Amino acid sequence: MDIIDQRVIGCLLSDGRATYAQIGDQVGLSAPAAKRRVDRLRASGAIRGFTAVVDPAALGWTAEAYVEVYCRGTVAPHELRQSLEQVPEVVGACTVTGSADALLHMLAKDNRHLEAAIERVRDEPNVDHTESVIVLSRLFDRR
Amino acid sequence: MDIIDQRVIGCLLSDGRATYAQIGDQVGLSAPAAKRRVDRLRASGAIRGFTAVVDPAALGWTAEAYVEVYCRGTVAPHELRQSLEQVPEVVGACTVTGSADALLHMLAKDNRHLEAAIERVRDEPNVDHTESVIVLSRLFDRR
DNA sequence: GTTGAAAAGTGAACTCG
DNA sequence: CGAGTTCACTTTTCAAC
Repeated sequence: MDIIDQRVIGCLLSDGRATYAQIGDQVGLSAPAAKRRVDRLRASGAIRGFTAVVDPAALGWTAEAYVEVYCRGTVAPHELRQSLEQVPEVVGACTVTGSADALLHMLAKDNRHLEAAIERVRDEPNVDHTESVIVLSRLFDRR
Repeated sequence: MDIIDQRVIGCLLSDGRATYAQIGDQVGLSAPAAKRRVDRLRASGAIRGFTAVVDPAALGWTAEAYVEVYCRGTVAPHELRQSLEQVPEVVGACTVTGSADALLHMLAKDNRHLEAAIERVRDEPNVDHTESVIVLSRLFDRR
C-alpha cells in the first residue's frame, strides 16, 4: 500500500467504473499495470467491491433515522449483529460509547414504514428499548 | 422507473462494475437494452455515479464517531452545510429532530486525529458545542 | 511496459406492440 | 413512438511475454 495505491483508490472512489487506461493516466501507469494494482487491492481487502451510488429518494425511500439500541443484560457484539441484520431497513450498525449498546442507521419509504421497522428492531431478542432521532434533511454525504 | 429499473439498480448495487451483458442476463434484456436503462437512470439522477467500497481500516482510518452539533441561535441548513463541508473528516451530515441541530458522521486515522477534527468542527462559526459518541466496532454496513 | 486475441461497449438500422 | 433486438465496429480487458 504505497502512494500510488492510494491514488488508484482515489480514482475508483470518484468513478467506480473508470477504465484501467483512465486510472493509469491519472497515476502515471499503463493500463495493465493499473489493473494489477486494482486486482491486488481487491485481493488484499482494501477494496471490498464496487457499487452504484443511488439516490434513495428516487427509489421512494425518503425516511431516515438514527436509532440507539439498549439491550437487556450483556449481549455479545456478533449476537447483536445477527439480530439486527434480520431487519433490512437497518443499513448500518455499530457498537458505541455511552449508555446505548448500539447505534443503527435506518432507511425506509416513509415515517410509517420507518416506525414499523423500528418496531421490528424492538421485537428482536436482547433488545430492551430504543431511542430514535429522525433525519430532517441530509446536508451532504461524502461516501 | 419500473420493476426492471429496480432490478437493474439491484445488480449495480451488488456489483458496480457489472458488464451490460451480465445486467441484461439478470433482468432478461440484451446488453444494449441494459445499457440504455443504465444511461437513463444516470440521466434521471436515480443513479448518481459509481464508487469503490473501500475498507477504511486498510487505509489506516480506524477511528469513527457520530457527533451531535448544537448551534448558537438560528442557522439555515445550507449555511450549516457550507460550514461543515470545510472539515474533510466529516463524511456525512444531516439535520435531525431532538435538541441537536445536526448529526455528523466522522472518520479519522485515530482518536487523536478525531479529537483534532471535532475541535475544528467546534471552531466553525455558528457552532456552540458538540456531543460525541465514539464507535467501538462496526457490526455491519449495507451501503 | 508492450503486445495481441478475446470480451465488452456503443451507435445504427431494424422490428414489434 | 417508446422499448426491444441484432449487427457492425471501436474500445477495453487481460494473459503472455
